[in-house]
Amino acid sequence: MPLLDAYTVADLLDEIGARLELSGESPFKVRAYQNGAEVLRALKLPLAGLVEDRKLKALPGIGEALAEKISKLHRTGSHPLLERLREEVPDGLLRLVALPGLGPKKALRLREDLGIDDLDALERAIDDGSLAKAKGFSAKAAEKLKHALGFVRASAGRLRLNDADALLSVAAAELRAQPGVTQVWPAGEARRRCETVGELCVVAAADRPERLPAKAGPGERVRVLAVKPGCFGAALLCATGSEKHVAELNARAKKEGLALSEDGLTRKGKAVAAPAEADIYESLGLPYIEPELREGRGELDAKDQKARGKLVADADLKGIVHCHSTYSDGANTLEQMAEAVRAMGLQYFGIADHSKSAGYAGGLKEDRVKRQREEVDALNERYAKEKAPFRVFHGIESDIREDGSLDYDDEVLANFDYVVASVHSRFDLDEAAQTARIVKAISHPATTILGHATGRLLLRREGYKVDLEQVLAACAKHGVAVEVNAHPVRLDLDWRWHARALELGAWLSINPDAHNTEELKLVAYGVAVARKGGVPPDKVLNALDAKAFEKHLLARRKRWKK
DNA sequence: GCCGTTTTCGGCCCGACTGTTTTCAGTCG
Repeated sequence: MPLLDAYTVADLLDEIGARLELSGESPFKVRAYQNGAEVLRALKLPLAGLVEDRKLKALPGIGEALAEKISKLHRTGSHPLLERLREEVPDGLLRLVALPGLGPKKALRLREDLGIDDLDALERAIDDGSLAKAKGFSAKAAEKLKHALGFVRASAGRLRLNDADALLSVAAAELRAQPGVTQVWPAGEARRRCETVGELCVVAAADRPERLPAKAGPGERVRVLAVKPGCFGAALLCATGSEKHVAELNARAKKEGLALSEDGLTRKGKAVAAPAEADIYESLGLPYIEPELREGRGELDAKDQKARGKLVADADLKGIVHCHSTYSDGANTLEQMAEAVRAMGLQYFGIADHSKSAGYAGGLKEDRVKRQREEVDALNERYAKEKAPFRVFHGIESDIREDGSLDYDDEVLANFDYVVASVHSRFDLDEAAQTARIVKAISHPATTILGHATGRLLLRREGYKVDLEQVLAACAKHGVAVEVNAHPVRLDLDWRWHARALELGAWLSINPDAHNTEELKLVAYGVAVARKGGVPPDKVLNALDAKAFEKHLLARRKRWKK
């Protein structure tokens, strides 16, 4: 059994926590496991060393019992407690609590009163009316659950992009270890950087492709398309899709007397020399088209290519400006976060912890805001003395209150370098009210960035109802950047709206919303979807260098004070 | 399950909304 890394152990601790909760355990014990998982994810050192040196107990929130569990999970991949819970708490119950509006208490009640322990049984109980009559439920509750069920069913079998990446990289590594394999590349929706992925596929080139397995990766979930090296480009192109993109390429090929398939590009059955994807595009009189853009949305159109220009890339980002620290619900200190951003080679870091209304997340009351400002100033003083310039900006992720106001008085707001305004409550407002609320927050002169525009949680919760056209137009009008929240659970603003946002004249800001130093690297997912949305670097707020970014913030302040 | 000069028990980030058990438990962020 291989030694499990901190992240995998953290997932197992979360699983133990979730199953304990569903066996009626104390919520505090449950939280202890969740907390332990967070601690592991924020770990600076490799887990193996801590286990060997018996240093786990030195970590905050890890005591005797958790240290034992973590050690055993790390060494053996499992633990008797986990095994027992897997027997006692059915997987279906875990899926039930994932439904919005259905927590552990109600799920347990469903199991005890109605014998419901999976989604199918729940659906039957909704349809035959027994749920509506059950104690603690109602016709309205049943209707809501029916809707939630539909959402979950539609996402069945799909994975978020980061989870797909993890499985694909394991599968690719397995294949690269096979004899005679020359090239391996993930394909499909994951390569197109779609926010969720249905089918997992890798393309492998080998001298004897017939010898490669048809499936690979954990649980053999990844389909393997094995081809001869000469066909790699064509196979990769076809397996990457989208179907529409490939069909359009094929139509173009046909006009030139060519045919495109997984076996290659052919003329009258004879192969045309085109070993790489770029060669195939060239043979069809096209420039290379980035995988992210291959959605059949006009990317083959020369006009479209000209208008699009260069796509933003990881290296274009100069700073990271929406992160959390231990001041609110982050796992790392302000200084650790700043240092981690500096270590990424960036020029500036913006802290934007939760504002005071977000009690659940330890939102900052005014006195903590002041203290944080002092710490930011002290850090900047220190950084100013160093050779490589680095800046920390003091921001806040202000809740947008139900009436559209921000979460502090103007005089407090005026002391921040910038404000990310986000909705964290009352998701259920109707579209007109939600839109008006958000537009009002955008129009506040303190607002710099609109956080996660729809509040969606991929595969878990739909976004709130909002008229994005109006919201984006308001952002353009007031000079507020629209966040592309890079967290793989969000990827919000949806890439399908990026071009429209730019058209209306809004800027975008690619933010990881990191709650620990590890999550900083998730910013790459935001870059990926921004590329998919056709975003160029010169429309990305945090692609400005530190000076230009500061100038932008100062100009907004000046305008406010007038 | 963790933590602690208020330490071996009794707390544990908290405030708001929701629906309906009609006075508050459950859920959410």
